[in-house]
Amino acid sequence: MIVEAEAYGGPIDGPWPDSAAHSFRGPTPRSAVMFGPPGRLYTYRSHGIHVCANVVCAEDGVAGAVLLRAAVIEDGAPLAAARRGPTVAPVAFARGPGNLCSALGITLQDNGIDLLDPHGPVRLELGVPLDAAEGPRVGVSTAADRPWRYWVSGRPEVSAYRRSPRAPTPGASD
DNA sequence: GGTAAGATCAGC
DNA sequence: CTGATCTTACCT
Repeated sequence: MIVEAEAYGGPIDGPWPDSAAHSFRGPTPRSAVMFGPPGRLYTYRSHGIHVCANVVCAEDGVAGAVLLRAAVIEDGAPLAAARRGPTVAPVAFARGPGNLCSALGITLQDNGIDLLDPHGPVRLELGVPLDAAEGPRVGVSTAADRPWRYWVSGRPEVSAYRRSPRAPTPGASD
């Protein structure tokens, strides 16, 4: 169950100009999936170490995606534990975008797959609407104050907020 | 062809 | 606060 996510937009001339998005400067080999049809998985390598996963949300041809930042592991906890290591508490199995992919076994190989395909290796199901809080996104050095991070209040699985050390003074305009 | 920064995380 | 670790995108 996803309990934390962040929205990312696209190029300057699109509906959601977003300098913090990989798609900001137009399609590239890495960000191509963000410009494709919705319901697909966009994965990328972060800081040379981790894998992060997004759900493409905008119509085909328009860049827009949601980064999955934290989740509750409702089933398969032993497998998640094996993937995360013996020192990690269950509440932290999928806390943070890199950890989430680690716990779920999502890799760069999964980039571009259809999350709505019932036979696919990674699938997404719509759940009940949850009451979400909103605030600035984590780790981005531009558009740092845009409140495009959403999380379920009070959930211990939600990751801690960390502003990028490279981000300008809080309150500065985009 | 070189290089700096990065949608992160864990350990000190 | 810092190091790990490597890909991407931008610069020349």
